[in-house]
Amino acid sequence: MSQAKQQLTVIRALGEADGPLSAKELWSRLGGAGVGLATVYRALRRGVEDGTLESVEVLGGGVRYEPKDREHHHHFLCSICDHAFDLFGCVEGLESLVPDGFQMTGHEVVLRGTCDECGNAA
Amino acid sequence: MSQAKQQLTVIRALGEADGPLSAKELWSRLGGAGVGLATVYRALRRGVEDGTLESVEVLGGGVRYEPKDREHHHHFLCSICDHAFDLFGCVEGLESLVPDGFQMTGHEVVLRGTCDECGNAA
DNA sequence: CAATACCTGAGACTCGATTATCATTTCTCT
DNA sequence: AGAGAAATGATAATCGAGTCTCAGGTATTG
Repeated sequence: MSQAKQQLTVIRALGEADGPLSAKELWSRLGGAGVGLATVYRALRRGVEDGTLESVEVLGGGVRYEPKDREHHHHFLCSICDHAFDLFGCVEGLESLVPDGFQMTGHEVVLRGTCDECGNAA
Repeated sequence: MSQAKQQLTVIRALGEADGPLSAKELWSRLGGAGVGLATVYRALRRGVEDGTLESVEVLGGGVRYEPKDREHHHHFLCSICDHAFDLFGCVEGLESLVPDGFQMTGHEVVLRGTCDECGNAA
């Protein structure tokens, strides 16, 4: 019973999202009113501390959070709605970019452009 | 003659760097004293405005700047010294990651790890 | 129901990054 | 050299993200 009501609400909303969300995005999805911003931050912090959540930085949009159990993936950042979407799959040839003497431990790929919705609305 | 002395100093230092620099990094490279932080920010802002500089975000390190005339490239972020290095070359298969209906206009790739110097110092 | 421990929301507060202000200094032009 | 415009450095002001505080609210146990 270490999880409380509002905290679960926050975690659940994050799990249902189609991409990582920032604290503010998450907060507004929860209605703004009803759940305090402080609680959102608290839930996120605890989630990261206990390993269920992970904070990711998607270029151009600050820190966002997503459940840590997702498989390796990358993100697509819509330049119009500024929302980050999860992508599936990865790319080849990263090793060849690493300079001599450098050790690569991880990588990030971010695609930019317009999402389905924004592209059609234009 | 629209460029002034200190502004050129800033732009030049950026051009000689082996990767994008943040305002603070740039400032400390210039000796801290001698050039005011405000001047660094001013030079960067003007550079971006007139198109000679470009601001880029490399995960985990806030905004950095680099000359806009560089060819397409990506970055390597050392997790120890937190410095960003330019990489050469690119990767294949990005298009296959784009979901139906999405339009990709650009992409970013950031590799993480330890640079030559930090790796050896360990 | 009472005691206790944890949760909450609202707003004050902190901290770092960037910008604005202002008195000087440096150019530019004549 | 002299006037006016632009540039500069130090520092104050601003802004946003995230944290802390505190006065309730809730759940749990006995």
